[in-house]
Amino acid sequence: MPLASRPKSRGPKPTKVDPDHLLDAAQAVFAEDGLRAASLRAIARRAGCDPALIYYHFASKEALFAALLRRRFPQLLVEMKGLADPKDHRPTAVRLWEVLLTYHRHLKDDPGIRSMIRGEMVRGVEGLAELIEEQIRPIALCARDIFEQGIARGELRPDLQPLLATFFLVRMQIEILDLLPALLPRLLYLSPESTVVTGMRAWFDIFWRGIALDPSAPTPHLPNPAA
Amino acid sequence: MPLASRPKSRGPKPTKVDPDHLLDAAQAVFAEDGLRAASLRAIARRAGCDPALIYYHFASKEALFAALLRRRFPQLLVEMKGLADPKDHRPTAVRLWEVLLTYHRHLKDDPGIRSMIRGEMVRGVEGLAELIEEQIRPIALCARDIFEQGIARGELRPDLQPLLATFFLVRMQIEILDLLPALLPRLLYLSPESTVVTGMRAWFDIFWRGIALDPSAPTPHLPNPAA
DNA sequence: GGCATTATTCAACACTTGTTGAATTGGATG
DNA sequence: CATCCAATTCAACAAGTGTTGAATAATGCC
Repeated sequence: MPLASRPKSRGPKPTKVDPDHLLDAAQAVFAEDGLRAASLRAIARRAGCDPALIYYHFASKEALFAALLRRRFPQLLVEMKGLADPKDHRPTAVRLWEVLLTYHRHLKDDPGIRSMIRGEMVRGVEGLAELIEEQIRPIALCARDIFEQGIARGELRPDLQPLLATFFLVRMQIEILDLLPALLPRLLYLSPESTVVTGMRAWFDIFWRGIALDPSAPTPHLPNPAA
Repeated sequence: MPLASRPKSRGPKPTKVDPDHLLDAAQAVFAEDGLRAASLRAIARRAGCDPALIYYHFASKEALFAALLRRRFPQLLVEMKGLADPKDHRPTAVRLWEVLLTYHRHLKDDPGIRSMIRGEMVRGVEGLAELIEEQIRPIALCARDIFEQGIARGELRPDLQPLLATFFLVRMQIEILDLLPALLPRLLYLSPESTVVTGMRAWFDIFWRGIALDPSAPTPHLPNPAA
């Protein structure tokens, strides 16, 4: 049985291209071109199938995008819920650093989803912005909880606005993943990957000092992101 | 002489649509759709002329985009050079806040240019990324100079990396302009405009404390952005 | 073997895109 | 008035778009 050879028969090869494979291809193409400029034909080409097959699995281009979101974010939410557990009594600095590591782990291979989300939020495509917000809100609220607990525990400045602090922390993490590797290697002499790690540590160093109740206290040891 | 009526004559109405008017329209359309998805027909419709006219003034769609960049950034650079003057002996906090105000003043009405720049940098369109970098680099280096002077004057932490600090400061300002108004009004109860001002102050408060040599010293008075 | 089902492709539709060449018009100049 | 030029439009091109309906082949079930 030739299972992987795909003998270029014009007929069907049932159950060979599953929706997940299509989502992988879609993600890669969306990454390069953005939602609107990405073409279904390019996605199909990448998946090695006919464009029409996409319509067998998904109702439309936007439904494909929505499925992409729904595949990624629930995982992230589960981990964030774990981090926000009030029974977690590790230092707040460690917990917030874990937030960055979690974002890094889940999104580092997803430039597509990152820039698409931002793009669609900014230009407010009808329907999509709501879907995105619905996926992101619970995750953001977990991070906010960590800030609130940090204030209650006397580790963070009481005048902090937890929601804004959340925005600053995670938004910068995404900019570090997206933009820093495109900008810095030409100015400094760093590989794109070490750019990300350097940027993350420099960022957290400044941010933590900015929000800590006692900025002169030493920050605990923060592990590098896993490769 | 009917000068403004545009009698719908199919012929020409010479010297009525100047390139600057075209750039205005292009900017608005690029803002909504991004460089790749924006159509010349949409730009022409907005400018009230025929698509072909665009090719009379500009060589191509990308040349139009490039002209857009070249129209905006030189102004910004002039002001940034003024701010980076080493003879400026105001407190570093004031000077860095002025950087944010300058960005705000120049870019607040330009969502198009902001998101386009980011998008094209991230996905590295050939040629365009170079042009963008060429425009942005001198501006970024001005801001970096302010950080270096602040370190030399003993106002900033000596272990600061000026280039990274520049990235954090101005990149977040752009995210505050772009994303915060789309996100926060639904969570907090703020108008989009007050969202920006609130975000800027909260951001600078955290950032300054993070980079100052003496984080407990009070920050000087920082004026609101002009409306 | 026949049959329904499932996964797949083909071919086409109507539409939009960036771009170009020829035509047209208004004004200035002679 | 004729001529020239700059500004503008028209009409068309080839290519690409999302989407759909019909056709096709492999599989599992009776």
